[in-house]
Amino acid sequence: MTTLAEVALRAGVTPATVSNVLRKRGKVGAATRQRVLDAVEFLGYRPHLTARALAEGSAPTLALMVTSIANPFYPEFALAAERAARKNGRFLIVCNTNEDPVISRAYLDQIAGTLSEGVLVMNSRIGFDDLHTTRARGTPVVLCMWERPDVSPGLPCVAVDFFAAGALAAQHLLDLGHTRIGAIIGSQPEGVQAARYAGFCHTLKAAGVAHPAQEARFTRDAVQGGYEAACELLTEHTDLTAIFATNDLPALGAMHAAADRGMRIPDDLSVIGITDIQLARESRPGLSTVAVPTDAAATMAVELLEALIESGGHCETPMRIAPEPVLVQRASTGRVRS
Amino acid sequence: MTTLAEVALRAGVTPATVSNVLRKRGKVGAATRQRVLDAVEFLGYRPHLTARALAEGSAPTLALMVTSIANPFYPEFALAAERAARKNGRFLIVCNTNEDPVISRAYLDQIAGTLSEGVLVMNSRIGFDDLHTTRARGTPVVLCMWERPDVSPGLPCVAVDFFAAGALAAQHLLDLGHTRIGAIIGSQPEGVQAARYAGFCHTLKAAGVAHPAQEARFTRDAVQGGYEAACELLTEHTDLTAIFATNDLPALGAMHAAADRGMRIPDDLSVIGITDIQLARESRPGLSTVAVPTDAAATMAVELLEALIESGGHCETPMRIAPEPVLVQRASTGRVRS
DNA sequence: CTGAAAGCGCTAACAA
DNA sequence: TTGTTAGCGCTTTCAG
Repeated sequence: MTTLAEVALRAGVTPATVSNVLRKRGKVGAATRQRVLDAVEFLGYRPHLTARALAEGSAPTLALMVTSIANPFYPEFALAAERAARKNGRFLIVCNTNEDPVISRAYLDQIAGTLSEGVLVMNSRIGFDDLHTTRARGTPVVLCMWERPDVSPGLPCVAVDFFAAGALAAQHLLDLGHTRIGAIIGSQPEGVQAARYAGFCHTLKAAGVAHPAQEARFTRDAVQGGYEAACELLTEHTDLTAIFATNDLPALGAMHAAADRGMRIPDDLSVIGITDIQLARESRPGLSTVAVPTDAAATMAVELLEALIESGGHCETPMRIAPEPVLVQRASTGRVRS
Repeated sequence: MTTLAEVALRAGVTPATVSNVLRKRGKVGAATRQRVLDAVEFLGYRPHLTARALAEGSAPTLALMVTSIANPFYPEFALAAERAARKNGRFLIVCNTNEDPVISRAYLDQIAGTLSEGVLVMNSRIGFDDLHTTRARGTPVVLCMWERPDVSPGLPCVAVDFFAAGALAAQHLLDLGHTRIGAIIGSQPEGVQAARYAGFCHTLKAAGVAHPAQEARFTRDAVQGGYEAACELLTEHTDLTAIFATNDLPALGAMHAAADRGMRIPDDLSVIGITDIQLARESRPGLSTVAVPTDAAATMAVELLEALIESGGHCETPMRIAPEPVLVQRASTGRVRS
């Protein structure tokens, strides 16, 4: 390993000078600079990021906490986040919490403020208390994809209007003439996806369309969860002409359930989800969905986190609002059959 | 931020002693230990990983280089790799190279040996030269999922017998009575997926089944690539009863192509892929495929990398062989229709 | 414009 | 059993 000192030696200067030319700080004579550069080149010197981090007091890394990177939604977010982080020379550490609060806490304890300068948290089971503790210790935390722009989580966050997303989905179904619409919610009633469902209900109600509680199912945010919920719904309420799911995964499950029952999509049943993950684009038929600005939100989250880092975390728990969700109509929704 | 020194002060000992009780190294009196622990507790002390890394000469992180974490195959691998790394207290930094050699090099230059102790590389466009350079500089590198157990890449690696995977897929199709089988290869003829195709060809040949070159297509390793290739194949060779794809993504694309042409799967066309990504399990019909031991390979790769790190990288470029691929029959393959 | 020196927080011999 | 003493490699005042 080549060190600064070795470069300095070879260039006939001191480490301080080498540091200066490398960081483009301070004034260095052209001749000296060239000698230094030559030495760097010759020795193949690469700065030791850990040493630099220690000296500077902060590491060039950000932590991204997700429940599991294998959840199809997160990789897209992670990719965008990493790209944004790289812009300012930062690296991304992924932390799979696996829904386990103990693991989450361990991550926060170990990483926050030492190995990483800041933490990005995806909607997850991580307790707000833990996050506040982390923050109190001086490490900025940003909640990514907060679902309710109208309510502050008490932590810096990037909010996406998921209420609007639910409303958009409902409106689309309404526009197609559906009035018997089942709902599959990928969380518990008061869970993280509640706002999406609220938006859906709100729109239905405003249109005077009934939506009895029995036509809704709360389940896991997964294909299988949606599958099971849809089976129940389609069995118990044979007059349903459409299914709204608060997320693409359960929506996909609903499509499978319909297919297994010999129903054609969208002729016999329309299905719509929320998010627009890659799978939605690549399923057959393509899943109509309300696209959420994943990339933009990731970029904004990183930028917000970086701003907090620069400013020492001192800011009025701001909320940045991501662009509005937009309807993406594919082949899984169609006009209701008379 | 609380430091070791502060803890020491409060416990009335020296930093060295605190370090000893925390690392469970050396002998420390029970009373002293307790006082230290109390102080740690009271002050909420957390070791500064960066400082530790610098002092120890190595960081508790591993880098995982992939072309894009959004490629559906990588997240599953990344998850397993992270789990394995965590076992020994290491963190995972994901590096999306985006197929760009410049980015890859930049990562290697910056991270290897400074921010991370070792590098995991997924099959990608990263030049072997760069990897050797990294290794020569003292940072262990492990190639994950090397496709040819019979040929050493000249770098430590975990190999998966993809030739066998291709052979297995072919045999399955043969067993079902297919003799007119199109092939879609998700890389160039000499590319990374060549071994899979070779295994396929080998088995067909051994069975005396003809497979003319016109019935193979080399394309991108993506759904769309497979879709386009399948369209060509099905148009030009209407007597094909099955399609083998070297990866699940193009296989899925082939299924879509068939569906778009009104062909039923598996009645009119059988389709099989390789890997068994989550999408394969969740597509309709479920994709028959040859499952590759992703988790095992990830774990082995991390273990190998850690072994190299411990040993200072001095070992005879060993190759660890992952478990054999296994056939997973789902609904996309069936007996050929007479 | 360049050098000298202190120190980031921790670990690791070696003493005591 | 505990303390002392050096650094790890880099940045950063502050002198010269």
